[in-house]
Amino acid sequence: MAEPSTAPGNGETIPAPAHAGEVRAEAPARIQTIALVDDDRNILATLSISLQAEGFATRVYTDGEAALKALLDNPPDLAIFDIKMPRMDGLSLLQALRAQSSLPVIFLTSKDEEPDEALGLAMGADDYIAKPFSQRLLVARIRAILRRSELVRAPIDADSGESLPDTVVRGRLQLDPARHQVAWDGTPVSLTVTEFLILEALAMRPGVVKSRNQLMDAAYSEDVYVDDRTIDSHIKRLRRKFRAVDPEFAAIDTLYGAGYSFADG
Amino acid sequence: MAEPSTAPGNGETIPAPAHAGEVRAEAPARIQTIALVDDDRNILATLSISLQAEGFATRVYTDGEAALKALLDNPPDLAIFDIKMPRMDGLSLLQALRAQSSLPVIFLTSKDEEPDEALGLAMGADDYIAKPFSQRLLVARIRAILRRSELVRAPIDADSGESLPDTVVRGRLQLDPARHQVAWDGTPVSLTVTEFLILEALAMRPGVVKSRNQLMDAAYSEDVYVDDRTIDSHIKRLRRKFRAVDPEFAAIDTLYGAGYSFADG
DNA sequence: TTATTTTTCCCCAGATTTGACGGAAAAGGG
DNA sequence: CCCTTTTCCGTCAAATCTGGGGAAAAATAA
Repeated sequence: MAEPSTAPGNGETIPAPAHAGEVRAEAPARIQTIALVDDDRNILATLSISLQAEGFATRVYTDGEAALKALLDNPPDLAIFDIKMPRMDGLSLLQALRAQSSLPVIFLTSKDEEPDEALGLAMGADDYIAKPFSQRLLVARIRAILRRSELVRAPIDADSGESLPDTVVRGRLQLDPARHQVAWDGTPVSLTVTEFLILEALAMRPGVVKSRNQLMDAAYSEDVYVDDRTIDSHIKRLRRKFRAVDPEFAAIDTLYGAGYSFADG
Repeated sequence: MAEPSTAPGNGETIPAPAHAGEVRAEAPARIQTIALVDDDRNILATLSISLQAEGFATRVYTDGEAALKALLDNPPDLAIFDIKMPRMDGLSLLQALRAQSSLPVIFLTSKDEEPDEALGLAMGADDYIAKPFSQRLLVARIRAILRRSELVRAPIDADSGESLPDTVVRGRLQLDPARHQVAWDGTPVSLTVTEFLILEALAMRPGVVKSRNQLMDAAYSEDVYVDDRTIDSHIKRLRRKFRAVDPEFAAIDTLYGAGYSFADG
């Protein structure tokens, strides 16, 4: 198996390539570093390449103790441990790490290790992923966790900062993302999760046409695909529920051949 | 492309049946191509047929090296590799491919393979599927991945970035791609998707003559060919719709023998 | 487990859109 | 001015899309 340029020894930081493979806008792109700890060098190499392609810098360790030291000394933004490792396994490593650090950690587990999940999470891992897994899933989890920890780290700036608008109002629609609650002219309408997500995607950008694919993206995780008509079904039920409250309801427009949109106020 | 068309069973592009099963939203039907790499011709044949039935075009390779070359030369929309293959196995193939391309890849794995070794390494792929799998599952995964890569390519919208150049104004014409909305002197004109795309192509470059072929490219994602007269028909409908709003409308010029253009403002 | 929701899929009838045709009209060339 | 080429326009049948009604499948709750 081809090895990465340098033998995956311990701790070299491999910068991400300049043109990160995937597009990610967000903040003024600071390259984030991820530490990988696993005894299998092939896995390390593959993971490393994948993550670099996604725009992360990586640091790899095959030895738990060495890793621990480095993680404390010069913490990355996130660490990924294999649960099973020879000298010092992932759980012990996490335990030792947690004594001094709150670094975000993702566990890798083999399929046949159900109980470890609970255990790992209880011990303070931020997430765990069962092998084998897709690159897509891993990257999604990583980004989710990094986003979360950034929010914590950069807490509610000024006092005024907490200004997350509780409810979004779009004409006669009131929508409360935090509570998953919706009302029309003040009358509450009870929606299922999927319905809510689709409505939210539409209502957040009134007038903008959302294709069925875009709505799927809003309502489902990235690795799920459902039939286009399924979106239609949800729209159907949304309309029905709103019509039950207001027979004249017509705020969800169909754009033949394009998708749906929420009527501008 | 430098086709290694000599190698039997390598690289024939098999067109999908005319009436593809799936619906397209934004731009009219572009048939997507999937490359299949596997040493087992039976599997290739079966997969190929299944996928064609779902409206994909397929390209099959039994040889890893030939596949690599073709994938780089003339990339499909997505590739599916069997992990185990004689000359160049799926893992090496992926690694080699990843060095130069971010083409979406799905791995096929056998159930009885060393779970940790092989599967752990499959992580550089975008997704993997364990054999045996249902056709339904495979197609769902494929669509999920294609949807995602389409979404990446298309939208700049994002939740936060309000910085969308919303409407394009060309003289008395206002045109809003995101909303699929068009107005003349402020009066809305309702267009179909095809009409919209053609008008957009013209209006984006006022005064520039667009040949019918160019307009076709704008309206049909490059795979579909229709009669020249059909463009005329769309122009006709466009003019009619605008004239309904402004009898003097004359912003779409005919360039005899060349094509059409949108009048400079 | 069984009972309820929720979600997905399928199918059809009715609308809408589309590509193509044919003849009339307009433009260009000599 | 005549003839040829190209475009315009009305029309129509075919293709495509949408709105629902359900039923089957999954997910949740009890």
